[in-house]
Amino acid sequence: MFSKACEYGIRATLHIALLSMDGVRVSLKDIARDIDSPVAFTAKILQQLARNNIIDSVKGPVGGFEIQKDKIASIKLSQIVFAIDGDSIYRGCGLGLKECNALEPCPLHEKFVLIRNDLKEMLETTSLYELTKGLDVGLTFLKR
Amino acid sequence: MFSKACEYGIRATLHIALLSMDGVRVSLKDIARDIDSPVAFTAKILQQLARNNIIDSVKGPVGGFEIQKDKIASIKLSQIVFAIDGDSIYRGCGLGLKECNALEPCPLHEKFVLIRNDLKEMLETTSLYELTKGLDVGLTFLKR
DNA sequence: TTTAATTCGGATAAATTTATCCGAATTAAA
DNA sequence: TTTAATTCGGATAAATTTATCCGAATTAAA
Repeated sequence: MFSKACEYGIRATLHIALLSMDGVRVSLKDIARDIDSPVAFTAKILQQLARNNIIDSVKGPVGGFEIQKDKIASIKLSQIVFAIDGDSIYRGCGLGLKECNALEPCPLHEKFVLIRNDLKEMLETTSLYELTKGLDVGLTFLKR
Repeated sequence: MFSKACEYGIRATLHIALLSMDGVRVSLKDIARDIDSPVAFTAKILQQLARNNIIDSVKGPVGGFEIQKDKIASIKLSQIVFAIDGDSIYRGCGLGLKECNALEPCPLHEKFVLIRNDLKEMLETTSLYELTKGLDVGLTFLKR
């Protein structure tokens, strides 16, 4: 569904959001440990998210990553997915045709758009804050 | 969503099904041309589908691939996807956790299973025959 | 029996994704 | 001013997926 990079990106962002709610900044090393992801690869992904203004990075000792508190409720999963995987989830044809639309569809087109629209809707309406709540009370996990 | 191999697999199978309805057998070369897929790679995929008894292969001149007429209505997309991509679509965690279930879920688990169950349902209820109808009347396409 | 058209199957190669390495730049604290 | 902890960014490497190559096996027709 999502690329590995995107999976790590979502998990990392949720972890940063959770700590940012308490005003705590977290380092790359700690993030990778806490979400069980490869350190250097995670670094690339965080850079990408920082460039897209989804998270903030701070250099130097005591540096790390954080998210502005007032943005946590407004950042949606779709922004992370788009920053890392691009619009492939929205655009591409389910059967891999170069072009595929309602006028000249692949055989699966109609059934496919229904499901993809649900996915799109879910990503666009789910905020970091919403997903953070379960983590906060120990009901959900970013590592297993 | 699906791997490239699976996309080619579905397209090839639908093309074979369409011709098999008229009792016509089709060669690898023709399939690759008609669905615009790489010949040798498509060969591997068709072998896999033949081993899984989804399609029949016939060697020698006048050989090729076909599907028993009476199976076309009962073969579901899910069988093709499972033969090629395995159960990854059904099992894996949306955020890539090694394990993820209702008891110890990732933050996205509940929202994810909803969408994935829709996808599963769609794949399990959509038959080759159903998708063949649009192709037959030129309403849908396997190549663009 | 011979020929030629096809699928089969194993060995590779190319492309993409995932992951690592390491020096440079930054910056807080001693 | 120096030190050390951190992110940044470019160059690679490893793993996986996608794709190609080619001889062997099969088999219908001449």
